[in-house]
Amino acid sequence: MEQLPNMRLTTQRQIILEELSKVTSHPTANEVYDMVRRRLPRIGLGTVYRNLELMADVGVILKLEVGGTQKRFDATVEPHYHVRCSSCGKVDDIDIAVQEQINQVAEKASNYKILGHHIEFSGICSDCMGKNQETDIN
Amino acid sequence: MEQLPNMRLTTQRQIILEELSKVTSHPTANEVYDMVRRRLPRIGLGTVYRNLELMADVGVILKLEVGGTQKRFDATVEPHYHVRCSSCGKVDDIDIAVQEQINQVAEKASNYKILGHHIEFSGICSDCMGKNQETDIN
DNA sequence: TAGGTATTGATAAACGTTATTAAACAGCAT
DNA sequence: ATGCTGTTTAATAACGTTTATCAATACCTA
Repeated sequence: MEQLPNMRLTTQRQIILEELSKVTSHPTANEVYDMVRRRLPRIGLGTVYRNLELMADVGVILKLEVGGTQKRFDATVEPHYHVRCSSCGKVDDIDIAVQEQINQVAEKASNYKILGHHIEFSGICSDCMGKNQETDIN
Repeated sequence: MEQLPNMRLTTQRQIILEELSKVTSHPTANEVYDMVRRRLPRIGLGTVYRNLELMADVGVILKLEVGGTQKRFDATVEPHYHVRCSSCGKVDDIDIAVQEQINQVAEKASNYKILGHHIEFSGICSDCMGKNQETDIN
């Protein structure tokens, strides 16, 4: 899983990281693929998956396993929380203080060795708010 | 998505709900399928998926979209938090107070209409703690 | 009992992700 | 430069989970 030695900084890896860093959204592997493909039309989807996974393992990027079916990736590795729009599925950062102390609370309340936590809010983004004013929401 | 009228309480639905209610784990659809199949050997996997989805829509059960590849289901619908073992993937409840006030904090810090939140802790369960004492952890 | 709707089981299809593989490539020592 | 060695790639196949399709069946109402 972790191999720092002999890990090359290839053009593909560089551009994947660059493109991911450009956006504040939290793109899926497929979305990253689309972004990267504009600059490297011959890149394979497998390469994108492989390297996103690799970078997440090494800790250069963050792999989010949030609601919805796809994994999402984030160039910001500092701990922070997320909101997911229940309507369109988009994920944004939420800039509120990280509750580090609840890890200890959770550890006391369980017999797990707690390593960390993540908070995912669910809501309706302003875009969908406008569109689906009176429409069904889910 | 939501159809309360003309929704029949079939044997299949009854047993799916019964079996899910029996366990405190948070089984995947496949695990529910296995449990139910012991009592209804001819039930189809599709039926299990369809009805778990349906019950979650109606609100009888909870669909958890936690880390890992599969969705998990929970007969306890009252809001509560979860821990996921990073080693074996199992999900348990964490019995700590639900932080309802952070929804408002989050709403102020974003332009989402916040509907709710979920906290997922990650850690190592006692089982894996024993086994992989000095082993790699992921 | 007959007619209409809801539901089922079986199967196929869709979707996201991971594994496989031959070819291309980078670095290094001759 | 040339060849050696290991890494990475693109393409493709395989995989696991979930959803859709559909004919057959079960249930409800009259």
